[in-house]
Amino acid sequence: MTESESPKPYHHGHLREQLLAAGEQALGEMPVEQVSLREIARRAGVSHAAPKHHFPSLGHLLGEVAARGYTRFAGALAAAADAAPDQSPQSRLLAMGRAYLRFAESNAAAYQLMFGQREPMVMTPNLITASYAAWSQLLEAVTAIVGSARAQGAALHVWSSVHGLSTLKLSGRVPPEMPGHNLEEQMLQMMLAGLENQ
Amino acid sequence: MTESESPKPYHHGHLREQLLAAGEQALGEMPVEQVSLREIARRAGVSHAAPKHHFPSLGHLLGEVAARGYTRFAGALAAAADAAPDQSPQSRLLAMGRAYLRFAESNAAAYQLMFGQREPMVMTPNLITASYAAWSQLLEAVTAIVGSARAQGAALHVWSSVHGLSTLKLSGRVPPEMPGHNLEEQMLQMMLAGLENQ
DNA sequence: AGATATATTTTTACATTGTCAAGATTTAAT
DNA sequence: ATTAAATCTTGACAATGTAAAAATATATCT
Repeated sequence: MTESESPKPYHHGHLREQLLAAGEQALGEMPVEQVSLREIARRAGVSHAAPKHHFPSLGHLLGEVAARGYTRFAGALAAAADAAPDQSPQSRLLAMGRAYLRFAESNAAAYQLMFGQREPMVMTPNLITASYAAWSQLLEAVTAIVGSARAQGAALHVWSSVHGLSTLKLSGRVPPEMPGHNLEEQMLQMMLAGLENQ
Repeated sequence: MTESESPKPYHHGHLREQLLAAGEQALGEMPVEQVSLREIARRAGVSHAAPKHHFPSLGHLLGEVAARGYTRFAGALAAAADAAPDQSPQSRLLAMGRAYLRFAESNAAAYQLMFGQREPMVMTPNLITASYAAWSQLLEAVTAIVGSARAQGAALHVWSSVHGLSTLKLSGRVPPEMPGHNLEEQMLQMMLAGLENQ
C-alpha cells in the first residue's frame, strides 16, 4: 500500500485528459450536436468504448468539457474587465458584456454546449462549481453598480440580455439588416440604463 | 366499428395533418430531443417511413411544427396585449413580456424547438413567415414606445431580455433561491427602463 | 524473480435513430 | 375494366450510445 513514485501512464497515456482535449477540439471544428462519443474517441485515437472507463457516459464527458468552457469563459470576462479603459464599475460591466458576446460568437459550439440543451449533458460537480464561478463574477460586477440588495435581480437582467442576444444570433434569428457591432453596443447601453434607472 | 365514413381519400386519411398534430402532441409530452420521426409516426399509427411522402425529412416536419408554434405564440402575445389593464404602450409591452415568459414556461419543448438549435430543423417558408409575424408584433409594440427610428434596436433589446431569461430558466441556470414571479416582474421593469432611458 | 490481481482498452453485440429503395395497396384517370 | 398515380409498408443501411465479454498491459504480492 505504499504509494511510492509518481503514477506512470497506462496503455495509452493519460487518456482522460486527451478525451477532454479532443472534445474541446471537436467543439471548435463542428456543430455541437455532431460532437458524439465516437467522434471524440476517434479524435483521441482509441476505440469507441474506451471512454467508458474514464467517463460513465457521454453526458459526463460533455459535462466536464463544458466545465472547462466555463473556466475559459470566466477568464475572458475577468481579463476584459481588468482591461477596461476607465475602471469605473459601469465601464467594467460593459467590457464584460462585450467579452461575453465575443466569447459566444467565437466559441459558438462550446457556448451552445455550456448554455444550451445538448441533452445528454450531466451537471457534473466540476461543471456546477465552474458555472457558479462565472455567475459570481458577473454578480460582483453588478453589485458594484446597484448594491448588494438588488444585485441578484440586476445580474439576472444583465445575464438575460447578453445571453438572449447571443443565442438569438447563434440561431440565426436576428434580422441581418441590422449591422452587428453597432447593434450590440446599443443593446449594452440599454441594458446598463435599465440597471441604473429602476 | 368501421361503418359510416366521411370522405377518406387515401389509405390513412389526411396523414399530413395528423403528423403535424402528433408532432405537437409529442412536444407537449416529452423533451424536444426525444421527438423523433419514428416517434411521431408511431403516434400517428403509421409505419416509420410513411412521413416521407409528406415531408422530405424530419427537419421539414419539425419546421412545420415550429411554424405552428409561432402562430400560437403570436396569438398569445396579441391576446395579452389586448387584455392589458391600462392600454398604454408600456402596459401593452409589459403584458406581452409576461405572456412571452409564460408561453416559454408552459410550452417548454415547443419553445425550445422554435428558438433552440434542434439541429435537423429546416427553415421552411411557413416557418419564416410565421416567425417574422411574431417579430413584427413585438416590433410594433416597441415602436409605440420609442418611435420607429430606434425601434429595431429596442425590439431586439426587449426580445433578448425575455428570450434570455426564458432559456436560462429552461436550462436550469437560474439560481433557485430567487422566487420566480417577483423576479420576472423586476426584470421586465428594468427592461422597460432601459428602453425609455437611453 | 514469478504469480496473481487490477486497470485499461478492444471487440462484439444490441437497440435506437434518419433515410433510402423496393414492394404492396389503395385511389384516380382513361 | 385497365392502367397510371399516389400512398403506405417492409426491409435494409450507416450512424449513435451503451453494455458485456475478451484481450492486454500494468501493478502488487510473496
